[in-house]
Amino acid sequence: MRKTQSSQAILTLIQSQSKALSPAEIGEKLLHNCDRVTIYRVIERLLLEDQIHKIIAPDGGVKYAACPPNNQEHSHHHVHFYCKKCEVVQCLQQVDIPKITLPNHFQPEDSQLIISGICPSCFG
Amino acid sequence: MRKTQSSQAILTLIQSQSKALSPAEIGEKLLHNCDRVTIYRVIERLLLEDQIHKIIAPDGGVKYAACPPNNQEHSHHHVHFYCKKCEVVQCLQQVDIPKITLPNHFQPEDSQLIISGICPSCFG
DNA sequence: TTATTAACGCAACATTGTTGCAGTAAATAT
DNA sequence: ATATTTACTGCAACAATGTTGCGTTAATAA
Repeated sequence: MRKTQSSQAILTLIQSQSKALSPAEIGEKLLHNCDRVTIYRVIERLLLEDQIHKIIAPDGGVKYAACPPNNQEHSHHHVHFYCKKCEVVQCLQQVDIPKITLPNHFQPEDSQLIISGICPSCFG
Repeated sequence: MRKTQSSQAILTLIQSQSKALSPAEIGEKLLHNCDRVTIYRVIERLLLEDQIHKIIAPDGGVKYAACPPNNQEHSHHHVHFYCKKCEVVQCLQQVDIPKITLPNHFQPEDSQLIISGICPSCFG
């Protein structure tokens, strides 16, 4: 993967955020503005490189957040928090998904847990 | 809500399935065929009545499954299974989401757990 | 049976994501 | 430093999904 202006700017943007961003939000926040298609293609590459990960919010919205460096187990034990008020999606890196016993013959590989509620910023 | 031909047919279809259906799949499987818009509007009403619930698959696909009758706690403690091979989404009613301790000031309301892997049908 | 209005079908539109292709720029070799 | 290679970009076009407005139809109640 080449370090182009677009890919650099997009990765830096995502890494600078505490909340996950949708492709549209990325387009809006980018100073170095580039085509919508380019954003999708850069995202695709960043995903392959495990620089970012994809999050599907409970409302169906697709968002992306930076991966912590050198964390291979990262993608398999995700907990995310979705604020019903401000609709922000955050990664809760501290929290682990507990092991769950499944019915017979279900072969689990990974799991996604999204907890919805009110985030600290919106609380009160 | 009126019991129209469309709403009856759609609800019966969803209830007859062990797997969750997308709006497009509903349209294909319906014998009584009706407009795409009608399917979306019927879904909307069935959701309000808690006859069905919405599931977002890990691939972002939106699906709907029937709610078990007289189950108010139903929507709050969902476990779904997504088969990576056949892409079928199933509800695992038997399985409970364990309590999870969140960082301070996060107010959880409900949670969605989707476990991805291989389902019994595709195993082997 | 008639009146009321929820629900329908159709058309149009918005959003999100994808694909093909010609041109551009990042990386590599000369 | 310059030339070469090709990954990447921008544009146009398209597909899929979901929404809205409006005139008509049909489910329900009077």
